[in-house]
Amino acid sequence: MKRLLERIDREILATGGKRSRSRAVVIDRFFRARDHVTIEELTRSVRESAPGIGAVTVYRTLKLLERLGYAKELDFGEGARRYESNLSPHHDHLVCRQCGTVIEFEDREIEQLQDLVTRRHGFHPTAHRLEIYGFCRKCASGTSPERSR
Amino acid sequence: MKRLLERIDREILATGGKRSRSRAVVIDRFFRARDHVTIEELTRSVRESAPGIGAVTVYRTLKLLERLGYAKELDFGEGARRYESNLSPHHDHLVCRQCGTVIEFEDREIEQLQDLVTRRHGFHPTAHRLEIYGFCRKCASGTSPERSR
DNA sequence: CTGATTATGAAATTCATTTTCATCATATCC
DNA sequence: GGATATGATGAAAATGAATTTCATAATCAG
Ligand SMILES: [Zn+2]
Ligand SMILES: [Zn+2]
Ligand SMILES: [Zn+2]
Ligand SMILES: [Zn+2]
Repeated sequence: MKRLLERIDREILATGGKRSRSRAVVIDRFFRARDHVTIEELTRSVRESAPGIGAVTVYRTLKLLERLGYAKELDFGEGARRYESNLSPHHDHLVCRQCGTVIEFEDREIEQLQDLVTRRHGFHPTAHRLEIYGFCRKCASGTSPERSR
Repeated sequence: MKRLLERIDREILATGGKRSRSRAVVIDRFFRARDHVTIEELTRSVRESAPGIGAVTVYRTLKLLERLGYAKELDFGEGARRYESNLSPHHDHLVCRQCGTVIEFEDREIEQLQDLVTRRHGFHPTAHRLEIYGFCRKCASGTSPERSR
């Protein structure tokens, strides 16, 4: 973790940026946070340790992390974006419309079929998004319709 | 086409709505438009035959069509939504980041594997979105980097 | 027709995100 | 260590798509 932050700082310096205390807090909190956080959630978390930090800095820092390849932008159609760390391997998402739970999955076969599709159309893929919306086991069973966010 | 509009009007009446000239124009233009239109594009088209119609009515009419199951909302991450007719069978999209071209595809195998994934997690799917972003054949070849929208 | 209710357009509002700008912090050079 | 240049910050303003409000117009049932 410390090592990661140092590495990121080095990359920022290498690209003409400067270190900053605020940014360090945001980055630290981001990697410790549960995945798929909104800016608003992350800002709340950041302010627990550094109340002065503004949401704008959180926005900017996540854009920066995305540019460097450490964060990924998500959009589950909720109106606000979410971000997740890009350190773990690629995966797609099951999103529960009742309780908001997000289940990650990875399916080699689906990915391969996607490659086939693009090849068939002479299309050069750079990214894709696959999200399945519905109801998680708990919410579908109707026994405990939770609402976590 | 005429038949379709009449059918929609009947459904609107059945659910306590009223017919309206403006809405008829919007619906007609929507089904004649190329697929994956933005509200802005559709509004421009609508105004060719009825200059007085406001964008708000286009927004409202598409929400209505979506509620009735005749339209589908899309989001290719451009900031503005797009809509497509829901009369054709389900398909997913290849989206060119250079020229904006959208290629539709349908892959039974991928759909089946998605079902498998959800079943494996006890998840009850109601919808999904699969979009592959990249460069279409033309743009990837570098010979004619077009920009259509 | 009459009255009741829905639809409309313009303007106002909302809300996430981005931009602006004056100020602060950090790196670099002496 | 200090001076200087430049990046980073936060508050406020701006942006832009989408929604809501509200007075007015259109449509429907009786
Ligand atoms: Zn759930
Ligand atoms: Zn994830
Ligand atoms: Zn293209
Ligand atoms: Zn389509």
